[in-house]
Amino acid sequence: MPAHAQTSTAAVVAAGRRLLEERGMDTLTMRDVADAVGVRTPSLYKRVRSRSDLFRLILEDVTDELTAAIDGAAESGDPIADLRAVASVYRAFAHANPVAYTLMYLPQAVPGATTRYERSSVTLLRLVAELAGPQHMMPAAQTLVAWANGFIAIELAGAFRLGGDIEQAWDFGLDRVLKAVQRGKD
Amino acid sequence: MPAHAQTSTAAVVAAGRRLLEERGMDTLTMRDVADAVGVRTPSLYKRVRSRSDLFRLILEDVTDELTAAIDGAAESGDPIADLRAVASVYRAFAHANPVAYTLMYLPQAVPGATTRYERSSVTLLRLVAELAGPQHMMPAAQTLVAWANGFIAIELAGAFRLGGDIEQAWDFGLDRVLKAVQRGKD
DNA sequence: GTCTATAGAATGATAGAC
DNA sequence: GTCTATCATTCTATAGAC
Repeated sequence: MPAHAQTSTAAVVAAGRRLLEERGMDTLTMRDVADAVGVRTPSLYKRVRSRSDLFRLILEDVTDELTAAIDGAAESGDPIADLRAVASVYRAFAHANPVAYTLMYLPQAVPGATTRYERSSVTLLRLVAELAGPQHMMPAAQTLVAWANGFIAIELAGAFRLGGDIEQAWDFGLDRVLKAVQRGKD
Repeated sequence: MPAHAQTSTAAVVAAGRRLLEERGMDTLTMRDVADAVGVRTPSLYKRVRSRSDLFRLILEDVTDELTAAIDGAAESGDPIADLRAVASVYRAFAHANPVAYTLMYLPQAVPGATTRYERSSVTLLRLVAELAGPQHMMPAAQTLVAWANGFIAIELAGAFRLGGDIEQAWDFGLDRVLKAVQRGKD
C-alpha cells in the first residue's frame, strides 16, 4: 500500500458490512461508507469497482466467516451432537448478522456474487450422511437446512406472531427434525 | 365512481401487483404503475396515498388470496391429508407470486402493513392440534411452517445448489416433518 | 379526475487538479 | 490517493390549470 493511503479495501469492506447491518441494503450509500472510513466518496472507487462490487466483497467476507464457524463447531464425533452444535452456531451467526444472512439467500440481489455455499456444506453433508445414511443424504440435508433457514428467517422478520416460546420452539423443532431424518425411520 | 374515471384503485393495485412480480420491489416505480393503467403519474395519488400505501394494499390483496386458498384446501377431515394439501397450496402460491410471498415475511419492508397472518393460521393451528395434540400445538405448527417457508425460500432463491431432486426433497421433507410432529413421538 | 409543470431531493459515478 | 466539482439520472410528491 502506497504512502498516502488513508484507507484500504479491507477497511471499506468492514465499514460496508457494519453499515449494511445498521441501515439495510438499499439505504446503504457510498457516501455513508466514505464517511465511515474518513474519505470522500470518489476515493472509494480506488478500492472497489462499483457499489455492487462492494456488496460482492462483503458477502464473500461474511460467507468465509460463517464457513469457518460451522467447521469449528463439528468436533465431537457424534453426528447428532455435531449437528446440534452446527445449527446453534448457524443461528447465532444469523442473529449477529441478520441483514447479511438474509442476503446470502438472495444471490440475485448481488450481481456477480459467487456464493461459497458449497464449501460450507461439506461439513453438513458429512454429518447428515452419518445420521441419515448415504442414500438419504441429500433430501435429509435439504430438510434440515430448510427447517433451520425457515425458522431463522421467520424469527428475524419478527413474524412468529402466533405466539409461544421461541426457544422452546427451536429446541422442539431441532429435536424432532433430527429424529425425523435419522436412518431407519422410513 | 365519477364519470371521468380512467382507472380505479383496484386497477392500480392489480397493476402494481403484476409489476411487483416482474420488476421487484425497489425497482417498481409509480411511473411504471401509471403507464400500466394508462394514466400519468400524478393521477395515481387520487387512488393511493403514497407508494408505501400501494404496497400495503398489494400485500392485503395477496394475503387475502392466500388465506382463501389455504382454507379451501383443508376439506378431507384427515389432518395428515389436509396438512399435505395445505402445504402444497402454499408452495404453489409462492411459486405463482414469488416476490409478494417473500414480502409477506418481511413486514418491516412495508410500513403500516397489517399482516393478516393470524387469520390464515387458524386453519393451520386446528389441523396441527389434531395431529400433534394440543400441548404441542404451537411448537409443532412453528416447526412445520419453518420447514415449509425455509424450503420455499431456498427454492425461490435458486439456492439448492447442493444438487439433488427438488421434488423428491419436498416429498421426503414433508413426510418426515409431518411424522416428526405427530402425537406420541416424544 | 386528469393533466402539465415542477419542486425537491437523493444517488452513483467520473474528470481532472493537486 | 484524495480531493473538489459536477454530471446525469431517477424518483416521490404537490400545485394549479382544465
